[in-house]
Amino acid sequence: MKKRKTLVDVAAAAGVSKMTASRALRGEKDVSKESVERVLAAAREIGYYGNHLAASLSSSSAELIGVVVPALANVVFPEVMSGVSDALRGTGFQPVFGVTEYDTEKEYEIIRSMLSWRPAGLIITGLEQTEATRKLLIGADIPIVQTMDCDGTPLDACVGFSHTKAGYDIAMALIAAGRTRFGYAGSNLDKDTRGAKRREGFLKALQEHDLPLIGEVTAPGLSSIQTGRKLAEEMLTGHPDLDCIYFSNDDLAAGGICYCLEQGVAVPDQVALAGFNGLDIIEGFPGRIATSRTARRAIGEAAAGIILEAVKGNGSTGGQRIILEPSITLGALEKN
Amino acid sequence: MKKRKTLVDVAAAAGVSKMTASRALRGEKDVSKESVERVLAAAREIGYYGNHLAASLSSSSAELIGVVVPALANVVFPEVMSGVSDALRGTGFQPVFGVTEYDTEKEYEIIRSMLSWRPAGLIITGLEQTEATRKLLIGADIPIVQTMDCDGTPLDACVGFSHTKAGYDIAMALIAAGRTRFGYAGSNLDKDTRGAKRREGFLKALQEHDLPLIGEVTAPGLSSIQTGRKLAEEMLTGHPDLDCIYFSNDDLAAGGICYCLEQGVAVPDQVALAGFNGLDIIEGFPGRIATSRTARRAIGEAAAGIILEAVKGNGSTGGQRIILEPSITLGALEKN
DNA sequence: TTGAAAGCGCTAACAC
DNA sequence: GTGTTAGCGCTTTCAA
Repeated sequence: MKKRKTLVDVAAAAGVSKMTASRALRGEKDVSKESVERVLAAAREIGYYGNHLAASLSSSSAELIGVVVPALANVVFPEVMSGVSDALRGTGFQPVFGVTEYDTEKEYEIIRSMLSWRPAGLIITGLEQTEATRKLLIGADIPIVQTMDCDGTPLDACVGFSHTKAGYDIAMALIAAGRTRFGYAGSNLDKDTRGAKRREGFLKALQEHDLPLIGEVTAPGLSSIQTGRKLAEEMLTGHPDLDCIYFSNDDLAAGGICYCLEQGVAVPDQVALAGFNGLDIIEGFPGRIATSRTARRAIGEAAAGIILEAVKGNGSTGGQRIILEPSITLGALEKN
Repeated sequence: MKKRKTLVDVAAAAGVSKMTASRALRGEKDVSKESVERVLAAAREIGYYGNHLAASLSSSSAELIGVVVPALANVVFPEVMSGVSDALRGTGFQPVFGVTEYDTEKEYEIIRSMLSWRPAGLIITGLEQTEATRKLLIGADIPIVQTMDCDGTPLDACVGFSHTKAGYDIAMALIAAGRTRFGYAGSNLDKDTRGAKRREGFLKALQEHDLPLIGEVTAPGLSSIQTGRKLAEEMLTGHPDLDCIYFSNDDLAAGGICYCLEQGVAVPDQVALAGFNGLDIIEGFPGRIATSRTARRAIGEAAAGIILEAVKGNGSTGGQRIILEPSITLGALEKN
């Protein structure tokens, strides 16, 4: 098994020319049934599996779709990736994933690296990229879909929703449910621009109701249960009079629940907790939190759909914008 | 921005030959400082970013490492992927991920497709592949690391642990903690061979202690909180006299906790719950479960490390076997 | 230190 | 229907 089998080997084994083998393997018409059979049999026989590098180079387009997400630690992004995978299944296109860790420099490098594989399209997270990255993307001249966020001007197509509105909406819902003494707990806000937008929207709603933000605690680094627990502790120690804490996402909120359960803080009777994303694992836990359930899987599917459409069509997404708003649930705060 | 920039464009802009540009860009020695500077400047100027397809085809080896996992829905696999990503950072190698959905046919197709990109190495999950897949892998003649599992004979290198032993060990720990009336709840057992192995090990320990398995409930399809809840309900309705339920993983166990909390079943006083994986999100919840905490991130890192070592060395992994055993925690059952 | 020629394995565009 | 001729954009090899 030294040398890799090539098309020439298949052709030789099938007794046809390289070209006929190529056509047969790709299922082109205008190849005699007999040739097709012989080629396919020969390929199977010698264990041939093609070389995408050569094929893509030759046809100057790879059947790859690049998908760039900020993190894998947050369940949301693997779910977006799943959505993309599902939508791509059976199309011949393969997703290639990259992780930026919320670092714009790394994002630039990853996108650059992906482009050098000549993908048919790119799905990236969020609307905020550095100027250099934008240039790269525009110059690539392939369909690009920005996901998750719709607060701003997309480079090309986009699928997502307004985080500002999401923050605003849940604040309104919490206020409508009778909460008035709010605290905000967030992490990674310098890098997580979408989390920052939700905070903005949240504060705007409070302002409109002349409600003060009583406490605010933040932590650097990625969100996690541990961080959420610490933030909850800090918040409730400093401001025991709160009746609602808004966490920048459900991971943090989950930590908040843990803390409250441990300390015997009644949720939501004494203090309501609100998060963002609608993680499966949190629904159904005691002292259910309020949250905005995002349609991340559907977002991934829609993004892949746009790219496929563009690739099969005239190569343009037409600057489509698909809004998939999160749905708010108030958890145990729900009046029924 | 019509035509993509090529090496020739860079060379022209820098006033050198294609070859000198190529060498400068790749940081080869024996290129004059002056040439290097001019080429780099030219490349930046015209926004050049290379073509991996051509480079890899030409050098007949791509700086890609394929990573095949069964699912993204289970947090464990994204964590393995993270580990791989981390280990690969800055090495010039890029991970390419594929998802099989626990389907061996799909696994074959994905591996085939990956191989056709001529990756430098492959990281795949588990030791069970179809004969066709094994042939493909062996014929590929690149370093291959099988992860997560070590119960059996690896094709090449492997990183993981024995699931049989993991099931056995936690059973022993639960027995030592005084539990005697066991039930088993699993899902996806026909496809999740590792889950099936844990069950085996678990039953073996019971047998050794002459303890019967009092109840067993199973469900098809991927594990989820919902499924776990249903299984718990089914189990406790049918066998209210159990004092311990072993779930095939923590996702299911989490559903079990939800059910018990809702129904007022005391965990672990009335019935202890045990799972597998050691998910962050579960630790710290009330009625903490027992679990085997797997080192999946480290597994990903180690797997990538083996590949890198092989690629930089003589191309062989030397059939390394790295065992990273899970650590058992009994949660609230812990005697302190 | 640099350059010219010859591919890598495939497919597009033409012949036949 | 099938084969031939050129490349795709790089890197390897060898010569200068």
